Amino acid sequence: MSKKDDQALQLDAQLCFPLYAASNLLTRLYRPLLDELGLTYPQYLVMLVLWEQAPASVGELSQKLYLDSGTLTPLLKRLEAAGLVRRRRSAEDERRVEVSLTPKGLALKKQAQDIPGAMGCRIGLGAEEFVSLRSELRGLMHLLGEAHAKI
Amino acid sequence: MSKKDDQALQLDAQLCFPLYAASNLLTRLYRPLLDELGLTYPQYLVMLVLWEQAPASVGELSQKLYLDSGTLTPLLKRLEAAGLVRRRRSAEDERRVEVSLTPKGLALKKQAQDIPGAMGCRIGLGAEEFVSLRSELRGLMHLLGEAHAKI
DNA sequence: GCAATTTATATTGCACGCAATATAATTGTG
DNA sequence: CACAATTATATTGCGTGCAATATAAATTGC
Repeated sequence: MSKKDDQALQLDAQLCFPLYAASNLLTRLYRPLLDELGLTYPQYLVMLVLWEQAPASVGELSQKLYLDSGTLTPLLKRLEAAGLVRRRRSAEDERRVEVSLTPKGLALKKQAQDIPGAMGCRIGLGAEEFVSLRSELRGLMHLLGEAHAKI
Repeated sequence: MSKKDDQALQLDAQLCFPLYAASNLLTRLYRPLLDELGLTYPQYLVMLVLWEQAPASVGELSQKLYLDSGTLTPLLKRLEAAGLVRRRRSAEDERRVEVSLTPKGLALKKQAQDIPGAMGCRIGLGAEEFVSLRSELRGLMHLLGEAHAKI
């Protein structure tokens, strides 16, 4: 096993690890703010989608958030139990489940308004780095989508 | 609620989401390769650390990987059950648990040699973008560490 | 028009991640 | 040296993520 081989397996040589660790840390940083809304981080993502476009089917949520029904179904049931969303079978296609906002779910948007700003402030990332990093991550997402399709 | 407020809550405006989604997708992409080694992705990260520096205490692993004992303890027990690592209380400080590699755990490093290259190939990210993105993510990690310390 | 296939969601099982708490060993303080 | 405070790890509980499988509705092929 040469030195070069060793280097490839070093934690610091990986791209995956800072991605994984930053994602975990960022989610942790959201928690105190989201606790006030009674949401977890993935629940917050679902609400972001619904605040933009409700109703949405489970499949639409799945496609936008890259999560499958095994994750979304129980998550949506918890949002429903919290009184934030409704779930009902589509009339046209009985396979589909349409998720819509309750008045309480819509009202929660007001409480969420300050979260992006507060998080941006807490992180302290400059506007340019913010846009640049987001852009690079979108590029990576595109490549990962292609790579995943090849399997 | 103004249009500008709405925009701040759009999924596409977030930095957190592509980070979260890319991390999930990348972990999913690792799975078929790691399955051959019988490792999950976080178990792979632990092995990366140990292949560089064994033995390591739970606390050292925790610090390097940004994971707490609630995650590491059961994970290490599974690695131990798989015969890849040993766990034993430190002689000098009985609070600490030293994690070391078994011969089987060390031998697994050979099988892992090709993983970084194979993943790089699958993703198809250019060397420059790879280094650039990794560098930006490290910068973000630094900021997130500071932000987390302030809470 | 009906059987085979495809599609949409649900269920099951397992391994995280992490907050909160518990336990035990060490260190600091008088 | 006793004893409070700190430190290292373990445990508990809950909510993901996701592969594998199940179920039921819609679509396709003949």
